Amino acid sequence: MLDERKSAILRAVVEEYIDTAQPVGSGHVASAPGVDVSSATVRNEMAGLEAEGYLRQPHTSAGRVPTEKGYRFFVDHLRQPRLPGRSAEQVRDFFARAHGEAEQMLSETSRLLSNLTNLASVVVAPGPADATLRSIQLVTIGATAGVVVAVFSDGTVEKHTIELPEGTGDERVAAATAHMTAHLGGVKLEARTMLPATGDAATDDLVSRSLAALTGHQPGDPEHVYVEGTARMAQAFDAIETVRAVLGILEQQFVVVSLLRDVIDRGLHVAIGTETGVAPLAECAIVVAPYDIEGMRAGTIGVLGPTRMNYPQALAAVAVVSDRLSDRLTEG
Amino acid sequence: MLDERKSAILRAVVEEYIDTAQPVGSGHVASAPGVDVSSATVRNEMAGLEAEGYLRQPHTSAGRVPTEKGYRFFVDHLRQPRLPGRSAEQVRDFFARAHGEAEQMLSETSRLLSNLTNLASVVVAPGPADATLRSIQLVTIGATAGVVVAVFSDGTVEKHTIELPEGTGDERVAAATAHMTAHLGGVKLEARTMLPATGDAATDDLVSRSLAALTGHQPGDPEHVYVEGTARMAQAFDAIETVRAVLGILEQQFVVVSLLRDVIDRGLHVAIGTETGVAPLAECAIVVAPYDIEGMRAGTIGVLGPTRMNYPQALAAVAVVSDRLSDRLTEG
DNA sequence: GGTTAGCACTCGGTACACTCGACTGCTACC
DNA sequence: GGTAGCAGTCGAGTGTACCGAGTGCTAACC
Repeated sequence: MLDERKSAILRAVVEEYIDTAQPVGSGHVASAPGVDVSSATVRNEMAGLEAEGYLRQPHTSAGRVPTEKGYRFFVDHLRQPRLPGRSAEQVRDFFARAHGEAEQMLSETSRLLSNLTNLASVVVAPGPADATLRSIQLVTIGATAGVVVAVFSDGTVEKHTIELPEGTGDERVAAATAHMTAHLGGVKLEARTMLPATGDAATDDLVSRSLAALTGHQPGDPEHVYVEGTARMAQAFDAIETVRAVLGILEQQFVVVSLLRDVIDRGLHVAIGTETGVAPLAECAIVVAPYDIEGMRAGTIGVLGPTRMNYPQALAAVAVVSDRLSDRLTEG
Repeated sequence: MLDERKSAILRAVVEEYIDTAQPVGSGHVASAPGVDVSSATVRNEMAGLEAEGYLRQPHTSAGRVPTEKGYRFFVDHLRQPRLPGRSAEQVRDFFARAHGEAEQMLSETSRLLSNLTNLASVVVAPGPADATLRSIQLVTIGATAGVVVAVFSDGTVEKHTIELPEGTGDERVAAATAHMTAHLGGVKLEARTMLPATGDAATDDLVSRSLAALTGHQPGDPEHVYVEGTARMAQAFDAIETVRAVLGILEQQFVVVSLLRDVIDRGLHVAIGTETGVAPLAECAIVVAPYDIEGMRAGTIGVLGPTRMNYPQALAAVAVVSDRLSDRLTEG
């Protein structure tokens, strides 16, 4: 563990580096608030911090730069950050004005997060909700195609196209709809949901096709994810190589989703550099938080930026937005 | 107009520059196929081309680089390009395998385009289809909320949340659904669609709220647009400034959509640099094509890249994909 | 007259030497 | 233990020289 002084020096280095993106020298640290020793003493301590792996020198005769371990210590010893007034207001305004479909709201929330933090943001939509069915309906489109439309108690609508057997009459379709409506109202859709037979084989076939379409997609379904502010990544790094790598990752929605989930599962709010487990993100950090609907873990929001991002700001923004979003989605 | 030789020289310059991204000198041009004169002659002609605005010199004693006018001439005098066998196969495979919801298909088509061309790609989803209604239904969610779900003859589903007046009973909701079903089957939804009164004021209120929700969104609705391959933009430019600017544009879906529409409206397939009408895209070009559903203009696809993109390849890819996509969406 | 070879010239890019300044580590002193 | 001072290191910036790719021009050539 670090003693009081070392930790103050480390904090000063991290804050200065976040601010300037330049290696910070003992002189700057000595003149930082909270550090009341001379630059020579700071140098001694910094040499220690480097030996312990919290700092490193890009080259001799340069200032120090935090390592992953240094950032980690910094965020772990952050006192609970508050969102600046202006931003808090922006969030309040946003959720006061916000209305309409959940999808649109999530997408706009992502944009909000990105604006608040000046980082790239990610909002993962709720997974297959365990909401109950309110309505289910089979509608024919052409001669051999139909659409199964299911409305859930949380207002979401699932839609799937299915093929209809040659010569399926409207009455069969109506029968299937009626059968499903009769048996599925208020029920939670599971992969193994089965319905009693109707006595008519063709109708039963329609019913099972419909259910298969609705439930079958779950294994490999690409969870909806709203990524915004990718352009800001280009501002955060000046090595174009890094920008390429990071953009490449952000385009692979699957990777993004499992990355966030993974971090949450490990009980973290912040993953720094290699902690993310994704090689191209070695120079990035992410800050995440789950959001709830009616007290149930629903989805995840997060921001992605360089390891030298403004952690206090990012943590505060993500926390506040996930709170407000939970409230908003819970009250409907 | 340019004579045969000048146009051959211009073509050689453009092709070489697309390939190498380096200013091309008279020597290279002289040794290009189709140009059978000495480098000195080429120099004379190039001076002419520069005077006429087709080429420019980054600085004295450098090779020449095509201007917008040069690229324009190049694409206008391209003989109909064919897609290389490998890519054609890739497209065939894709559309053979493609299935499922239209949304997913469009998103994957965008990815395909990006892969084919190694450029950023854009697919604009069909606007509010003038498909006819197949089914319309009002479903209650909570005490004061409901969802209007409309299924159209092309298989698309529109969903809108509405507020229900305090104390709306299930029978009113059912009546409204029945009324709409009775009057709207096979009808095209317009902003001014009205239904005859039912005789019950509360039911009529529900009906008009539902219709308003379904039709009202059209003016400012953000058309769905699938952008892929933004990371490739970072590869195309080495000035990070440019990358930032272009990514910024690509994030503004509205701008992207109207850009494509505008180009199509002007009857163009290619817009180069300032022709795009968007300042930050001065170093970019776009190649677009509309796609149809049942012979009706439905949406637009396109690719975005640097002005020195591979035009023949991009044109071929966009043309083939829009054709196949039209076929696929038409047959359902 | 159009084409070409030859030549002088231009200018960006690279390599190199040099300086400057921001650091550090160390040592001696308080 | 803390600090001042100092020698040493190294990157960044600058000036100079050089090289080579490429040009424009002119004179010769077919």
